[in-house]
Amino acid sequence: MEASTFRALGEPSRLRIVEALRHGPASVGELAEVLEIRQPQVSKHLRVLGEAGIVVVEPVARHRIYRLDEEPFEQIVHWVDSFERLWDARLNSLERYLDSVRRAAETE
Amino acid sequence: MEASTFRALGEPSRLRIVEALRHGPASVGELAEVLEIRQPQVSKHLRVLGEAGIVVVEPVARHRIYRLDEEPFEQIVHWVDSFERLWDARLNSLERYLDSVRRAAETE
DNA sequence: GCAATATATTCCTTGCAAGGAATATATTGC
DNA sequence: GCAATATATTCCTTGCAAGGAATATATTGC
Repeated sequence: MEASTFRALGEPSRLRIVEALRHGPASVGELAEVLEIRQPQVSKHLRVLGEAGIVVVEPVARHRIYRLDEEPFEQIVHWVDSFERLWDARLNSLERYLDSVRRAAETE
Repeated sequence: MEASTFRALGEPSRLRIVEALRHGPASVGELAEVLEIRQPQVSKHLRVLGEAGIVVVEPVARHRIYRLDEEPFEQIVHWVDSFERLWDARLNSLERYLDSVRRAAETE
């Protein structure tokens, strides 16, 4: 899992942009208006999101329509799933906890 | 969804710490040794992760055992799921795309 | 209480990331 | 080609976040 994906989502304005794009593609101007963020900042945030692979652009006349790419979202789900599978595999958390206590005791 | 959760995961060393904790709880020293990060940095990163609710601590003798809290991971899954549900609800992406083109055309 | 061990915190420096303002670039209709 | 519109980029400033080094704090066994 790339930290850059999370980093891109870890900025409040960018997270708002992503959540706005949840409902469908939008142009830079639309996002700026809806979210009340100045146009240059929207463009800059979209650049970061694009570099992280979260959005893709398609030019339409003078507009540039941005939309979410599903791939990073699938990656995130897989990543979290791999955690939960492990958690489920070890039947209870007490077992794992005792492991770590055991290891800690070894250095006493 | 809190941007701070993603921000905490958006730093490479912290993401490595989280992935190390995937296999079970560990002490600060263990993490520092396994990941080859100096102890003070590990403590600082764990602080950030703790403030984001991603890890919890339990003191055991002189050690402090950190482990992942499942809640933020569940939040992330729910968040992404809410996206994919919307995507599925609108049968094809062409439909959404045309919406945005239509809106763009209105300002011409 | 003291030494040893494990961890957290503080202080410092440095680089990066975000916003603002201005401006450059691209596209369209004419 | 030019004006109008939409968007991207540049330059600047500022604050924050990360690492390093040193030190403080907590806990244990004795």
